[in-house]
Amino acid sequence: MRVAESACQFESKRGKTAVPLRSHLDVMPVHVLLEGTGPQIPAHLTRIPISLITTSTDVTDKIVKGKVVHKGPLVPLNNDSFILKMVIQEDSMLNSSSQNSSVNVVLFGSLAKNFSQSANQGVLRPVLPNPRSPPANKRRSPVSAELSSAKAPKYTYAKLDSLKAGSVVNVYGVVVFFKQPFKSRGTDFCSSLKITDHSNEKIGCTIFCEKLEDHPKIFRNGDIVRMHRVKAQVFNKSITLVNTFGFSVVTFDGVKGAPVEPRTSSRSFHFDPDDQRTVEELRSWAASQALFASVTSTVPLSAVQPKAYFDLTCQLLAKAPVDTTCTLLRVWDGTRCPHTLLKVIVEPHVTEGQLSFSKERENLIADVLVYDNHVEVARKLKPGVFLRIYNLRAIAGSSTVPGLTRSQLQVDHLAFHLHGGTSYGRGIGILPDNSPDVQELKRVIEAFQENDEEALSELNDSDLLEVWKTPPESLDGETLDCSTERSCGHDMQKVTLSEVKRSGLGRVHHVRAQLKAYEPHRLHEALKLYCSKCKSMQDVPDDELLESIFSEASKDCGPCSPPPWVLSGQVSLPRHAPGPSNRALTVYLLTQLMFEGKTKDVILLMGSTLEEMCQLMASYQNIIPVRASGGHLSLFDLSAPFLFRGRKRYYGCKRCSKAAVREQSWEGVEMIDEKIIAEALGIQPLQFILLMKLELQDATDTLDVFMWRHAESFFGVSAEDASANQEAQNSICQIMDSLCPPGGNVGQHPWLDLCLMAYQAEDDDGQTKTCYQVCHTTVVKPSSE
DNA sequence: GTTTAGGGTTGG
Repeated sequence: MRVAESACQFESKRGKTAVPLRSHLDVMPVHVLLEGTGPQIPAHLTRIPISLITTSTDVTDKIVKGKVVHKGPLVPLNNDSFILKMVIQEDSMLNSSSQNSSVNVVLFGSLAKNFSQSANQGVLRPVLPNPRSPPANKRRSPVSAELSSAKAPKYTYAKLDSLKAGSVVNVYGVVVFFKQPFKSRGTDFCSSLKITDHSNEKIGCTIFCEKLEDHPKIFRNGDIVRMHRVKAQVFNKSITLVNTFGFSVVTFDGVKGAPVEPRTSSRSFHFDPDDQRTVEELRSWAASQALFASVTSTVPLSAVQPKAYFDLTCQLLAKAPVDTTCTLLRVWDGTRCPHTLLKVIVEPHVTEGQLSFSKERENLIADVLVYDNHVEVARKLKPGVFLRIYNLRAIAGSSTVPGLTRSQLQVDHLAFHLHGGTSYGRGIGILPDNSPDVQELKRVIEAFQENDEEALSELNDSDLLEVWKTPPESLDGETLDCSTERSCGHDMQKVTLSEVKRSGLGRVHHVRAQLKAYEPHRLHEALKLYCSKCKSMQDVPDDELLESIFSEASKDCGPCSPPPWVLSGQVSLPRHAPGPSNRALTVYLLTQLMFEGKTKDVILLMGSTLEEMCQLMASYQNIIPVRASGGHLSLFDLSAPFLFRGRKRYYGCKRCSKAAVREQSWEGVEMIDEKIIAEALGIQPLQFILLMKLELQDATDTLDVFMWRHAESFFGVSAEDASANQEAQNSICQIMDSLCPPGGNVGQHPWLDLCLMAYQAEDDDGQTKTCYQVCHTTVVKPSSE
């Protein structure tokens, strides 16, 4: 049957609604008529009994009238439209013959949507004409005044021990296990839960929904769920429930005596006194049962036991990505953990939320590392949000954690890990502000915050005393020209170096100091190669070492059978090149690139000296040094650069690379650069960095700080450029000379405004000590003074 | 009217 340009009327809770509709269109508005006004059915329509409708009936300008005995779910279609099926049954008084008294009706688009929202099963009075032909019948449709007074039908709920495979049912249950929704491999998030009821049957449920808000809002075991339209299936010889079309779920707190407040994202849902009673009965029953002798339980930080798994209800204060598989969540619950807490060091500029806290507050903050699948969930969290972290693990003892330092060791500190996966319900759940647990948490936190402020004001008094003792030139006063400026945007007071040394757990400090000394003085010693994967650092090999590697390798350039995807050839060195005249070197060209006219983009070069290699750089964009090893083409040992590109040399990490000459498709590659080549060769590239130790001085003390991560922005020069470019090198040297003039009096050195970050690191003896790094600071160029 | 997952910890 086609539903087309027509009108549909029905009674709703708000009154009578007339929905003009047009087939396949969603543009018609809904008109809500006041109670008591009659349905306005166009005069040309004629009512016919449903029993007379056949597939060959001409239903032009005909209407039917009846009660909605089935209202299907609103089903979204791909094109943002909807479809809804209903069954209309004719009033029995008009249809004494019992045959064919009902008809299936399919609604489309906004009509389906409006119908779904406004109409209840049993109270609907639709009219179904066909508008295709012009009005023919002038007879007024016999709209009856007596509307159906049938009540909305009650939902029936299946007991969990009576589920039949294949049936679609509604159920109530007490949650005995649950996982927070997690991303499935398909299109949806998946919730996994297990419920039980008076029958004591425990039934696993799997809920797939694309939207998180449509998932059951379960916060703890004992919560009560009511699910509509779940399908019983057999899996592993047990009945399980899976959501099916029209699924909806409402969750209630399982605490006996608590208000029965439904948690749901459904815009409207059925709830009557019977539901109220069911929830209360389940609560009472559950309270008398040992339903979940749970492995984990909600524990405040003050009661955390090392090695234990537990659920933590807390507030998120700040977060920071540590690496791609790990994110740091800084949380608190207002209680103090009796164990020393491990502090993870991250850079301030990647931190979201408050960067530093008073010492008192810092003692209450737990650093939680969340891994793998939880990283994506953590990404969406905003500082301030209340969380429950499920199946968190507290681990005591020395732990190596990812972070700024290469191996940061904090002995006997308690670390919190949310390991990857969802086993045992592992996950992060957001608690709504109105949940009783959050209300309770807020009370504890607010009490602390008052104390915190008192403590802070005391601290400020002592700071003031310190100020009096400090010589004026090292304080805020902006009376001095500074050669550096901060770009961090932290809003904090400057402190003296002696205060920095005393401030223990503080993370970021602003200081004004002079550069007393620094090392190394020779720039090439400050240049290092750093592996972002294994965090190792090494010196850049000097030319002497490279020359010997090349000369050693040139002895291995005997006969070699190249792979089929290269063409071997000879290349002559430029005439002015030193060394044996007319010396020709073996090169290998990549046939695929030759076909694309990019012959000179990449070549493999065999048997050259370092100097010859450099000569050839004028003619080729990328040269990969190779040698013959056992008659096969192979790469150099990674002590040497794997690639020469312009004046730059690129190195790979010996530990993290699986280097080999192998075929690679260059199709679609716009620009062949060091990254693409490293990837093609299975090389983990090393990054050039600058590393210096600076000795700072102010009126109160001296302090050694490192310049590393932020060295490039400090100097305005990239370390990679500094590795190859004389101009970049000069720039760095000139800056250091101006900040710390050779031979001068330290008192006359320029003052520097610096942002320092403190972190824990292990020294050579395995001792943990506090180190400092210059961050978010740049040199003020002379031109801008 | 499709798919996803189908509880059960070791590990940064």
